Amino acid sequence: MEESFAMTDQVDISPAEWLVMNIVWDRQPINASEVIKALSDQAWTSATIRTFLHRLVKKGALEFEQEGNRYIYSAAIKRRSSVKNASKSFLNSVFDGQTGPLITHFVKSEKLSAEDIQNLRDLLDQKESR
Amino acid sequence: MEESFAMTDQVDISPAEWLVMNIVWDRQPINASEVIKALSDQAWTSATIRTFLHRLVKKGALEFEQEGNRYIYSAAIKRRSSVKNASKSFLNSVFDGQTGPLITHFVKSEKLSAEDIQNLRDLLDQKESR
DNA sequence: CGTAAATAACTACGTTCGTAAACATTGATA
DNA sequence: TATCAATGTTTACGAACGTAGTTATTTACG
Repeated sequence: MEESFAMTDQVDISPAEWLVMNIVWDRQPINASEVIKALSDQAWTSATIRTFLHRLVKKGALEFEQEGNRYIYSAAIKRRSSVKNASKSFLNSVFDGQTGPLITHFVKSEKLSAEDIQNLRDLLDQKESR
Repeated sequence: MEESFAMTDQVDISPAEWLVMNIVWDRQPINASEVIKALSDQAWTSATIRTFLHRLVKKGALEFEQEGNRYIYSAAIKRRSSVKNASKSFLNSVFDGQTGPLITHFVKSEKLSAEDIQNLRDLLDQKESR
């Protein structure tokens, strides 16, 4: 019989593609020109962004519905699992798998709002109490 | 007159190369066969690892001294700044620059020792008190 | 000293990435 | 309906990557 292997969607998303995916996850369903507008701060031509959309569909990260002459895109993979995958890879290569140092690094070097800090404290409490 | 631009060393290190760099930063000075041994858990042939060493020298991430017929490698760039660079890129692409969510993700999804947790609490305290 | 073993240098090769231009198709507008 | 503008499709192209084989050089050992 067949073994069903979904495991993780395991679509590799490149750094540039991440920016596109994040737009789509945030505002799906969304068409190409909206994505392009949302990414206007990046120094990309519209052609470049269309290439990314195309590749992401091909990779299975995005899907679309056709409406007239344009595509309406949505994510075909879960943000959660994609973030998890990318994070794991990053953790393993840059921090040699050590979460402690990683978190320390970000806490030290990046700005955190008072709210962020409180959230973190709460999280740590929960973490500990189980 | 000349403007001196050190800024960041800004050497791009690939995921695979990170594993090599971490070995070197941890035990420099170190020669190729030691690096190879240290990476024996990776499914790489020695030739592959030598290629990485070679490329890293070319990129300016490593330097070496010759000793007989072999090279003794050391890092030519600072671990701190390299980690900072890679982390910034990761933060920007995957977490859209938001440190809070990033930290939350890692705290939630990865194992932390009681010690890690205490360290973090202390860090947060310091962070807050300024 | 000759030969094997180690080591470094050079070459290779398919894939992914960033970056886009060119081309084709379709819908809108005059 | 003819043409322009928008949108998607195809093609391009060099650099980087993962992965490693081949060749040249050097040292060590018998």
